[in-house]
Amino acid sequence: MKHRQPLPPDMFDELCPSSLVPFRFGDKWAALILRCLEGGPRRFSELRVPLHRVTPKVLTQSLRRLERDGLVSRAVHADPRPGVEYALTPLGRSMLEPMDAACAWAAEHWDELIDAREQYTAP
Amino acid sequence: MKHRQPLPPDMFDELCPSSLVPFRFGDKWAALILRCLEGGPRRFSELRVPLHRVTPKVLTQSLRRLERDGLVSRAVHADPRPGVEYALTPLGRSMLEPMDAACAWAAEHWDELIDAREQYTAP
DNA sequence: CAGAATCCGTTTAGATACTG
DNA sequence: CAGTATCTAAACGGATTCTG
Repeated sequence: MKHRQPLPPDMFDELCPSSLVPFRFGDKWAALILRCLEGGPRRFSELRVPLHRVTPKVLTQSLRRLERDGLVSRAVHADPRPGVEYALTPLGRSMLEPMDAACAWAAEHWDELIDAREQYTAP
Repeated sequence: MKHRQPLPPDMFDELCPSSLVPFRFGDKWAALILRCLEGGPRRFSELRVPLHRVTPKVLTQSLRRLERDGLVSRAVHADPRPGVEYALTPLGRSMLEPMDAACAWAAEHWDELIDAREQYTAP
């Protein structure tokens, strides 16, 4: 009872937007950044505290990518005090849900993944 | 009404397994491969049909990574006909759910993401 | 404050050709 | 059938230093 269902001739026609999945969910710091912005707009220097393990250059790169894809907005302020504020756009906020699902899965199966890696020996 | 909640001092302590998210969900072909295996075990040559846009080398690389992390099993057969069969492990199958959520999000917001990109102009 | 400049190393992808 | 070999290229991340 194998090979029950036939496969489509081209998986890309079937699930084309799935190319966005590795692209957006593959960003190494995106999940962390989005979560930092969940509670409201933050300045660059504010983000650097919880993300102090990310160098400013890399943090900027990630923010730029998120901005480019419309997930995060960037606003330069001068009024209260000069600074730049990043915030989630509605689109960015909508991504929190599938991202949470992914994080929950990762947290739940963390041990299994680590174990599998340790037991694995290259062919 | 900004900056409502204070941010943690280190986001990595809060959400450490989230580093697995970009790692596993960032694999460019993983989503497609997992879906091809959803209906049962498949041979390498069977996978090459729906994934004909992926070169055999890259397909092998992706399969190896999935195998290493315990998401896919690899079995060499000789009985009915010689061949190698790939199948989802229970762990791999458990990843379909968050992956589906991610794919659904990507499909739903595909247009917005594309639009945002086109409108974006580098700083 | 919010980054940019520079340099570097690793990881992945892709094309092409070939093999036990 | 199920890959491997080789080469190329790009993307990404990281460390360090510097600046409007």
